[in-house]
Amino acid sequence: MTATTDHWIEVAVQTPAHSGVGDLLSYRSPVPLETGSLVRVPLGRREVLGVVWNNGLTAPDLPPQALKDIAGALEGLPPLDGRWCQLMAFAAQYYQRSLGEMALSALPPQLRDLDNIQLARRLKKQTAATYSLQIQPGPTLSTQQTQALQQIATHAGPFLLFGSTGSGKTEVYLHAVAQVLQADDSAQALILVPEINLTPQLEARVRERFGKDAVVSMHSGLTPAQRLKSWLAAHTGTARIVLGTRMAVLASMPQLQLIVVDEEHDPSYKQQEGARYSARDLALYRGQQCGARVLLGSATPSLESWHHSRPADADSDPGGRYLRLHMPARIGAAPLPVVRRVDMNHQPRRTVLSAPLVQAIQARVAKGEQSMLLLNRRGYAPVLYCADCGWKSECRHCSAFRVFHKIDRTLRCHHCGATDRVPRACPSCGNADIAPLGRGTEQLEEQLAELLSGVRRPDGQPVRIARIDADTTRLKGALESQLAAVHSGEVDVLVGTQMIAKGHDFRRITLVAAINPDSALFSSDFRAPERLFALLMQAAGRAGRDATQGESEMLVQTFHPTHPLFEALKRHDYPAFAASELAERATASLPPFSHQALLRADAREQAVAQGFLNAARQTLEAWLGEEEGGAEVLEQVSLYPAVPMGLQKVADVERAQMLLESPSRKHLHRALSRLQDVLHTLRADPAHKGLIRWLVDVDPQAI
DNA sequence: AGCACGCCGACT
DNA sequence: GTCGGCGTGCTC
Repeated sequence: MTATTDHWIEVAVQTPAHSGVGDLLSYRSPVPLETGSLVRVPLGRREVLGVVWNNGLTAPDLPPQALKDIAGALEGLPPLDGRWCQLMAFAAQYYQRSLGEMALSALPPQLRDLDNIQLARRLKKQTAATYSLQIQPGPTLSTQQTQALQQIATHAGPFLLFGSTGSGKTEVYLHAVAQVLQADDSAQALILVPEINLTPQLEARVRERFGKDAVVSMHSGLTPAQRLKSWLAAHTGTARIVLGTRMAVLASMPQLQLIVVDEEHDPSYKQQEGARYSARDLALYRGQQCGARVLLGSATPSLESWHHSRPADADSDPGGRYLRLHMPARIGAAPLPVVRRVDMNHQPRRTVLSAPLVQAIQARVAKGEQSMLLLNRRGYAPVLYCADCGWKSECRHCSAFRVFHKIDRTLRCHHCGATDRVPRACPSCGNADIAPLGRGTEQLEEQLAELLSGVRRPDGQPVRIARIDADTTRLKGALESQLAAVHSGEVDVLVGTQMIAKGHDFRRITLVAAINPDSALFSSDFRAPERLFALLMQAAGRAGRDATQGESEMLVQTFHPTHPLFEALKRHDYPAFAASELAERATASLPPFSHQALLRADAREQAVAQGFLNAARQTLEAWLGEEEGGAEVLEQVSLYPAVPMGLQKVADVERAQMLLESPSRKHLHRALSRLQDVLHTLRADPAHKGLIRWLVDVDPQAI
């Protein structure tokens, strides 16, 4: 053994949190390697990519013969910097995942299977490429935009840019980026968007403003080769701007000085599998950690961000940590549409499209204007029902109904995908008269066609109706082509799920209608009203961006026309809505006045899943009760009993969850990290045989 | 999570 | 006689 020339290194590799394998594995290397270097190491029978985490100043507590040699280092690649490693360490700890899992998920997958020769070729191409920044002047700014930018230039932030649709938030982002990039010719900026395919307009605008070579995009729609290319450009600093979805917040950007989070309230910033991180929250951490400014923007901010940006008041509230920048005025756009509530109590029973709505649509069609109808249910009807015996179209594998799709006469489960032909008669009693219950976008489209069959466009043609939802956009490029049809005016009435409310500017739409928004008012999910308000405000903002006559209108069909949410919507008054929601959250000690985490368990049987969770809770209580400082944690953290999940069974897997809640993030995290040990101990107990997996969701979006 | 090894049913 | 089902166990 030539111990004098060998070096111990510790390496983060992709090991799942509950695999029992430690976070960092020790290896031997013939050369010293810096933290942040990438290496290939043998793991079991395979060879995996890993990140060197520290160059083993202390010898590992394993017998030397147990250590393997690294397979090789990725040469020519500058090591990931300390700040990036710190970000990964924070995220792994915060979201309760292994370091290796966090770090490896942040790296482009193709890096795993490149040899040094291929990598050298890529790097050479990288440095040869010209990423020239050429900033084009933007339009003249309004007073409120100029003021916002002055604040951004003179304060440290973070900032919440609260501006209604059409107030020019994007222009503020672009100017803020330009300021930062001009002041320092190596500075980098990161722009996060909820979903890139919904914001092609923004991407085009960024490339046009800064030169297409200075900008790279990062999202899951890229090919592996494109992703690697973007990542290398960001990592080596040649890309000055990274535009991407939530994954981009994990990119290596050594000169990062500004992070923009557009539509910061959007739920898609929260990853829903693997390491369940919030890109918005990590952006805030990252900004603070590397001294980058963070600019959150929204017309309907998350209640968390709204609360954290509250101004100081006379009652000795020092205010929130963020600086709120308000841009109330719409620039060069018509006023927001008039909101009209249609009281469905005064409509005939089972009405889908109320008389006022039909009249409003007819009037638009006659004038050659467009209408957009929102219904958050795809398919024809959410359930098929036998009035004789009470049979419903339940899914065999999930605790959900299968949805009736009339187009191909199928019953489809939207959770596990199980699909069958619609039975001719009730499978239970043979009754031939089985009927759809409730309505989805397919049915809406059908009924609309009937109701508007006599209506003509100004050119004498019959009405054209289009439906856009997950079913009509399954094929690649389908969404784009359907949107193009709307933009070109081929479509008179657009029917769709919430996907049509996001991101697109439909300049000729002057009528927006919410068909059946009431379920969110009384949902068990305390965030449902917040999401509904954001969706409706966003939809309202889609209408008549170019309308000059000020005729645009939003109709809300509801059985609760005096509900405060709709009152606030009518006034386009987000602050009032937020104030009343926050007051309720404060009373109920819900976020942002408390912090939550969920522990979920999956098993073949519900009792096993719940048994495991309850055992975890009891063991955690027992352990904390005995250790120093544990009593305080128990006092601060509420541990709730295990309950079945809202969707109890999916694809024959029973799911249960347990809520942990605390006003103190510190104590919640202490409980969570102790819980990790509890889970590993319990897993081995034969009492919990049949457990498939568990997962921890910190700051869950829904409970 | 991979990827092995390991012990029991229908196929060239 | 083999190919292959997924149950259990290990990875510095």
